[in-house]
Amino acid sequence: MPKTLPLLDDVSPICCGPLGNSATLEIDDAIALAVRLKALADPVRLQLLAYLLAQPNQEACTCDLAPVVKLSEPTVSHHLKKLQTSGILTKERHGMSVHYRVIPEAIHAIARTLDTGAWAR
Amino acid sequence: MPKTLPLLDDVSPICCGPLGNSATLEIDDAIALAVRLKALADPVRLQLLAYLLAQPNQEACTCDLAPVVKLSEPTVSHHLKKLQTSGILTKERHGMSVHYRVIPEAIHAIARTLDTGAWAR
DNA sequence: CGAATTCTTCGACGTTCATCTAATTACAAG
DNA sequence: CTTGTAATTAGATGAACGTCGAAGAATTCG
Repeated sequence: MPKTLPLLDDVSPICCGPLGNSATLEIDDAIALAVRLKALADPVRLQLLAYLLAQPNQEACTCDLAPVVKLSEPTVSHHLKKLQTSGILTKERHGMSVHYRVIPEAIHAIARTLDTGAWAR
Repeated sequence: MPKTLPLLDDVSPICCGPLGNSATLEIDDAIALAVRLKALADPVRLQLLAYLLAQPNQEACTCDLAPVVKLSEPTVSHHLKKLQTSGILTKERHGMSVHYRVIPEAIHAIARTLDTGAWAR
């Protein structure tokens, strides 16, 4: 019976919690990091992030993003939601449209965790 | 019709290829990075890596790793294979047992790609 | 209010994935 | 060559994922 990944709300903020000093990674910390990596580990989501990062304010709305990845709006909405609930994007309504914006620190935090091997201590 | 992820052999080495200068991430580069992130985006594999990183030579054999994550040996073998074919681990036979070892540069390369936003340019 | 636009939710479908047990291969030592 | 140990492969099963079209909010404007 596979242990299912929790929603981000059930997990520590931004990245990877306190991280004990045991030789092996605690299962909960592993899950917390895996949830964030999983949010990034999709070609469509990476392309969406790439497009957003290339924008002046690193933001755009759904209707602009759908053509970029050549997928239906519901599908793009689904991906954006995943990125948002993983803490990688923010979501803001402006009139009729919704603006998603990159949180660079979130990506940096994940990168740093990997790079320093902090998740393994 | 979902575009399926290719095996690592079909994709650029270590990380993310030439990366053009377009504003949007090319689909192939996105896939290449996604394949590697996906290999990391699993709690069990993160735990396995954590254990390996904590070992003197950052290596261990399958039979030692199975108890660490409390899963069957075939399952662990499956995860190790995924990490190996993604270029994150090396595999070496020594008599009856097989030693897996971490390639730290592989992890660093992924982290750096994320951190610098290089995959988005 | 009613119509138009943007976005999300819902329900369905096929694919991918993690896991197990059982069978198979690879190697070492009697 | 046979036995024993380590590791993988094969096949099956259930969960999670990506995708779509259709239907349902939310907001603006006439």
